[in-house]
Formats: sequence, C-alpha cells, structure tokens
Amino acid sequence: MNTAPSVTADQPNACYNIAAVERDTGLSKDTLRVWERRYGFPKPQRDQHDERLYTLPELEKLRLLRLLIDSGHRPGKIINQSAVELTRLIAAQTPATSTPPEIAVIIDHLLQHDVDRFRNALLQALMKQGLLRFVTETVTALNHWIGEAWLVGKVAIFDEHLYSEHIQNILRNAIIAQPGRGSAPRVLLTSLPGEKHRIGLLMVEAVLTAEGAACVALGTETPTIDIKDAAPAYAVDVVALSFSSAITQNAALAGLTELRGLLPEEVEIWGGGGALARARKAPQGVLLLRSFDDLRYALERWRVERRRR
Amino acid sequence: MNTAPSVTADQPNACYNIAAVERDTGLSKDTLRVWERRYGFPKPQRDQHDERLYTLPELEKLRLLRLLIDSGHRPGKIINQSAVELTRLIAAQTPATSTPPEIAVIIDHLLQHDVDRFRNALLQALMKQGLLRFVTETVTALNHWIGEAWLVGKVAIFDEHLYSEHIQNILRNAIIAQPGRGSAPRVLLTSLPGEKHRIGLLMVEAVLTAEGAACVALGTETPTIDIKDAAPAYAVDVVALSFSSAITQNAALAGLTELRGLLPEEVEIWGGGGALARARKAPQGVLLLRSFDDLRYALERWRVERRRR
DNA sequence: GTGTTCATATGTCCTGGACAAAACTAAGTT
DNA sequence: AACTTAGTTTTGTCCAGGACATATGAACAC
Repeated sequence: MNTAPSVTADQPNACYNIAAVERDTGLSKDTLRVWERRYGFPKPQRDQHDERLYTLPELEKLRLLRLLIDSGHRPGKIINQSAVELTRLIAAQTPATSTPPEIAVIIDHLLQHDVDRFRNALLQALMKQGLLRFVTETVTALNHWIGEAWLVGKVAIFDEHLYSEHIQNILRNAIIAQPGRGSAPRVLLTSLPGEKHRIGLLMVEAVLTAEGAACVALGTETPTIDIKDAAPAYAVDVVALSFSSAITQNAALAGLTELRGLLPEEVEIWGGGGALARARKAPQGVLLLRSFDDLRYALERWRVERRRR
Repeated sequence: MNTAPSVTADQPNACYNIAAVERDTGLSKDTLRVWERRYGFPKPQRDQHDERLYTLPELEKLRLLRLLIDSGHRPGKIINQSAVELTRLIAAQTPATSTPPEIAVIIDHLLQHDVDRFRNALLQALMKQGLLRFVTETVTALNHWIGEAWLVGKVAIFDEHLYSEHIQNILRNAIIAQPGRGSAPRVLLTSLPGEKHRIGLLMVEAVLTAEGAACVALGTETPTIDIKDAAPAYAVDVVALSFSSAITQNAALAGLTELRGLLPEEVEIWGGGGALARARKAPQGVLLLRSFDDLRYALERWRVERRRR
C-alpha cells in the first residue's frame, strides 16, 4: 500500500528514529525492539540503512500503552488493541472524575492562552484554599488533567510548559512566604537523573514546609553519589525522592535501593510519586509514600520516634 | 586474581550496573560498551551472570571524561590518562579568576552549607541593589564563579544545585512582586532542546519585566515547532532565546536560523547567552544580544520602531 | 481468606558487526 | 590571513538474536 513516494507526497509524514521514540515515550530501545520481535507492534518502516522509522500514530499509541502499563495493565494483553480502544480503556479507568468546577475555570484560561487570567485564577484558588489544600487537591487534579489532555492532544506542549512555569512561580512564592523557618526533621529533597519533573518536588516541599520541617531542595536530577555526599554536608535526617511517571517503576526502585546502600542507616529514605504509586513492596530500609497523607504520616512518625530516643 | 569471595570480603565495595552508570554519567549503555571494546576502558568486572559491574573509581573517572569531552576534548586522546591527569586537565582549562569581594560573602555561606545564611545574603544583596543591578552584577558574577569553581572541583554538584534552586526562588519571587503588569512588547521566553539552564532565562525575564515588557515564559527546552505554534497563540512580538555555554555556538546559531524560517517576519527573534557571546555575525533576521545592555537597547529600539509605524 | 509452588510474561543485558555524522586535516582559493 | 572544499579518522548509535532474572498470575493446599 504505502510505497516510498507517498512519504514525500502529503504533509510532512513525520518519522521518528528509535532514539526519539525512546525520549518521547520513556520506553527503552531494548523494549521497543523486543516488543516488535514478540508482539509485532510497533512494526516501523526502515530507512535505506535498515534503521527503524516510527510514524506519529505509532508513537501516540505507544504513549497510550505506556500510560496503561504504568497503571497496571500487562503489555501482552493490550498491545494489539487499536488506539481508539486504548483511549476508551484509559477513560474507563479514570473514575469518572468529570473536571471539578474549581479547576475547570483555570483550565479554560490556559486553553484560551490568557496568561494573566490564568495566573490570577491560580492565585485565587491558592488564597481561597490555603497552601495545603491547594497543593493536595487543586494542583494534583490539574497535573493529572493536563497529563491526560496532552496525551489526547487537547493541550499543546507549550501550554504544558506555561502551566509548569506558573505553578512553579506560585509554589516557590508560597513556600518562601511561609511564616516559620521549620526545624526538624531536616529533609533533603531531590530526584534522580532522568526524572525532570519539578512540580512534584515543589509540592512536597510546600507540604513539608507547611508542616514545619526544614527542607533543603536540590532541584531535579541529582546523581546518587552526589546525594551521598550532600546528606552529611547538610546534616539531613531524611532524603526524600520524587518519581513522576516519566520513569519506570523498576528504575525508581533500583535507584532507591542503590541509594540505601550509599547512605548511613540513620538517614531515612522516603520515595514517592506516580512511578511508585502501585509498587508492591519497598526496598529494605526505604519508606514508600503513596499519597500526601502518607507524607504527613511519615513526618509524624519520625517525630514520635525521635522523641523516644 | 579477583575471584568471587573478594567482593563480599571488604567494605561494601559498591558496584554499579550499567544502567546506574548510564544514569549517573549520562553516557549511554552503547557508548560504555563500545569504549570498553575499543579503548579498553572502562573494563568492569562481571557478576555471576556475566553482567558488567563498574567500580566507584571507574564511575568517577567516567564523569571526568564526560566533562572534558563536553568541553571539546576527544575521547580517544584522553581516555587512557589517569584520573589525576584528567583533573589537572580540567584545572588547566579554567583561567582561575579571583573572587570579587561583593560576592565573597554569599559564596562563603554556600561553601559552608549554611542554607539560611546563604539565602539571607542573597536577599540582602537584592534589597540593597534593586532587581536590575542584582541581576546584571551579582547574579552574573555568581554564575560565572560557580561555573568555574565547579569545574575545578571547588564546589560540589549539589552545592550548584542548591545555588540554582535558591536563585530561582528569589528571581521568581522578585518577578512576581514587580509592580506593573507590563504591556509591550510581548516577549516569548524559552530555550531550545538541549539547553537546560533556567537561570539565564529568569535573569532575562527579570530585566524585561523590570523594563515594562510583558513576558510569556515557557521554561527551558521547547522544540522549535512548538515555538512556531506558541508565538501566534500568545500573540507575541518577540521570541527571545537563551543559550548557556553548555551548547556549542554552531548549534545555537543553527537553532536560531531554523526558527527564523518557521516564524513570520514580523515576529522578531533575539538570541543571547554565553554560547553566543563571541559569535561574529548573526543569522539573517536575528538579533544577537551579547550583554544585558544590549537587551535593554533592543527593547528601546523595538519601541521606537513600533512608534514610527 | 492466606500462603506456597509453578508456569508464563516481560524487561534488561549480552556480543560483535555495521555505518552515518561529526571532527579533524590538508590542500586549494579568494 | 581567512575561508572553502575534499578526504580521512573518530565516535556514537543502531541492529539482530540469544539469554536469563524477576514480576505476575494461576493453581493448589492449608
């Protein structure tokens, strides 16, 4: 059907090499190749040098697959369904949270590209709810909504970028404005290389600061060795790592295990975020936080235990 | 020599598998394997299943190599030198600048890992100098100093991370606190994929906002195609791109040229940052800004020209 | 229900060959 | 001296297909 000339014929029938697909889907090259071998999907065309060229629809379907696999489906069961069916599956598993009205307004301004109104709507939500509720309810919901809307093509990448920048502005501002300075525990906050999402990290920082902990935020992508050196330098009691779903659950657990081996026992390690939401068991000596309630509970527990000694 | 038992014998002779090394050095698994094949380094031990196990010294040397390669050295020439020689090479390429006194205090707190004092020193400088001078003098000097000190190993990566986070906090806070909202020109602010430095971008945003322009900040690493779509969506007059010296001058110029081809003529393109500081001629239809003075001048020029029409 | 055992599904690692793009070198031109 | 052009070397990425550890789910026993 689709012979060579058709590629140049129509629109830019944009093609992606395997590295681009790895970058855009988070699926490793090895995984992409082994799926092709085992399941027959994706089955990319080849260039004159026999290298894989993936099409945009393939890439989009791969993203859907990734999302479903992250939330518990098995590759072999779903890989041969059509993109439409996959979309339906995704819709089915989101427990019909029709966009809550309070975030609908915010989203609306974002989609209209009305920067000022968007910013004001966010600020208003923050004022009305207070930092804690704003983070655990509104920002969580917004993140989730935007992630899915982007998948379906409802929002553009640059909308997401703008969203991310403004949430950062607001959270950082709110964290600074926090009254007290915080004392114990001292928590080192960062993510491992490959994990670039800053918002999750800032949300945790906001909650911890609000609860009176002292945060040392290192931003994203700190190699484990550097975390090893940073923990004593800043005399922290806890190292908290954030993993969004940009990273594999396995990769996240491997990182946590490695770090546990590097840090002295008395420094606790907490891990949280989308990638770990459905992890069964934590590595030895690591605490998995599956929600912000878990985070607050962990804080409480630390304080109680510390008092005992 | 080294048979199985010796691994468990001593201290935790911490070993890293190939995925961990990829994560912490940024060198791909393929590259690591091909270096071993071609140059004989690194030559990791193997576990019982013939999988590579890298040692900590190997990992550290790999990071030095990465650093030198990024700044222009060729792998084949340096890969067989010792870690000490590599460190010397790194030191040699940085022309040891002395610390200007006004930033010495700030740096001192950073090196002492005294987070609170560090933050306060920054805030104090901001208050004393005002946003414009703070950005163009203090932050510029700090960036420069820290970049070099890191190369020489005077500050750890995590110190740099902490620095970056705090500067971001302070700049974002200051930008929000700016009195007016800004009107014209409307400037889209971002960087191209591969350029991760956020501080330069925030500095520009601070200056522009202070001068009464309206900024739409998209954070870092926006692909050119998305910039093409974003410019009309946000109705901007100017697209400003920041290039730190993490990227080569050629790559920066190529990016600017490509973008020029994508955007309509009436949208101006401004490019600035370390990578372009010594560029001779700008691509057709692109304005190169080599200093913050250039930036303010460009702003002024835009306003004058706009008034004429 | 809860725990144990086994089969299957799945991701990651391996080797060694191949080649394109980038970087360098050298010779020729303005 | 500065800039092209063309040839050569270096270097990163890709490929195939095999292997195996670990996670998951099913069947079964308590």
